[in-house]
Amino acid sequence: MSPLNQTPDHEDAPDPHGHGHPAPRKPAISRHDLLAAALKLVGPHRSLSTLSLREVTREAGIAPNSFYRQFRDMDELAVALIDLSGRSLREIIGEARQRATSERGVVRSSVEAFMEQLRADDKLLHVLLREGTVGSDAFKQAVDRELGYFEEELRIDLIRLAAADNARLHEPALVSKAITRLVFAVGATAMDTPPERDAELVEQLSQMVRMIITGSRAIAAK
Amino acid sequence: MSPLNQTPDHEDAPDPHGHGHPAPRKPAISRHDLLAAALKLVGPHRSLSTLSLREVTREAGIAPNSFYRQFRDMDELAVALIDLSGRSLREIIGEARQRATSERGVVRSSVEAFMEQLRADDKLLHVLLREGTVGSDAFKQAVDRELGYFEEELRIDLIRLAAADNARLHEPALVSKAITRLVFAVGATAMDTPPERDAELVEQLSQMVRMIITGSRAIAAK
DNA sequence: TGTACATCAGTGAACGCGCGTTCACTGATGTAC
DNA sequence: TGTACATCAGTGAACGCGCGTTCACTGATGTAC
Repeated sequence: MSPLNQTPDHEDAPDPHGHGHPAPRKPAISRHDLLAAALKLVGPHRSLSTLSLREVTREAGIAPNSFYRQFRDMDELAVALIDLSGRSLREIIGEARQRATSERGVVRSSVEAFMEQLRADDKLLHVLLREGTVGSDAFKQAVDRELGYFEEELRIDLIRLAAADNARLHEPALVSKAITRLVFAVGATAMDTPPERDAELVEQLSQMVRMIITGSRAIAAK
Repeated sequence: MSPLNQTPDHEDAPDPHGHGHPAPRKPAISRHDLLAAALKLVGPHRSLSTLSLREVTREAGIAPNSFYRQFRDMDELAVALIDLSGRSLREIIGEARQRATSERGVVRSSVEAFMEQLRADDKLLHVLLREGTVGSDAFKQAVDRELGYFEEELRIDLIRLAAADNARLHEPALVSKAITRLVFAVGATAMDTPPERDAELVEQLSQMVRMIITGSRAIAAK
């Protein structure tokens, strides 16, 4: 279910350790346990940057100093979490795009998938939405990198979409950036609004995105 | 120059204190001194929410406990700063809008004024851009309130502008919201980029805003 | 004008707390033979 | 199979620090008469 449960690292690989040294033991606590603990603590009122190392280890049930066996510091953990979050989101939105074909449908189902992920239990998207403006440089760079990937995928899809409609797009890269930033900004505020208003927000966001695309096509056409 | 120097509070008013009690002394340190100290400490790597009460008083040159004579806690100071920041920004953008008349001109000069304010020494805009996604509920509500004012003023101007061009606008409130959120989101990331790229960013932002307006008019027209 | 008094802005010292980080350690695991 | 040994994941205790907040205070300012 959650990307955290996929254990993508090859922890279980035999790893013969060909050079004479004894193989290291399999660790009892893993990076994933710590990432999961941090995610558990993140919420509408707690950002990654306000979590203390001790809080995370407490949540994970280990001694504070054991943290250092997995990460150099909280910054490193945060960056790992941001990467994870970005990868997960791109996958989900990518799937949503595959499902729809018309422009209207693509926008709507992508926005819907985004909001769904926003409300998901794993809180992965929260990380991406909150840490972009605060935290260390490493934080912000990590978030920006993920946004960049996102923009790039969106840009390609926008071109594909326009071609299917026999339309042209003015400055696809700019359109993609505008949409990405807008959706993330509105999404960030949506975290704090009650889920009852999600439908309304999806509608608003879809219209906003459509305005941008329509505007870009209108400019390209004239 | 800076709104901080305007001393809008009537500190110098005689205040006869008609009821028999002695008049309170004029305080040696004022709320403004503390606000100014906090602003001084805010920067690309420090948000209001990471400032400690002791840091601010240290910067202001007073004892830590003297803080409580002016504010209940750092939250109260932050909210005061956010209000100040919002008022200041709206004033500046309002002036920029007055100066231009055509759609193209209005968008450009507003965006330029925004970027100028972003680089201003007083750092007031930094506060508004950073604290929207983090900090206490009081923080976020204060920022949201300022964004709301901003949207409202923009909405009215958009309608005025469309009328001048004999055009109609689809959902002006939505257009205004999209533009506001987008500009603030891009502005937030711009704080961390070197000022050399400001011209490029102004160009990008202007184009994005124009896409939204064009899109909205195109949808209204069909 | 001078004197006694009340107010209260600002202070210095102290508190208990949670923090990040360090240190020397323990003991389970796996290797070598 | 059994034994001696090396590794190293995880620990408990301790450190110094900056924090927010409290307390009783001081002394300048302004009032009352």
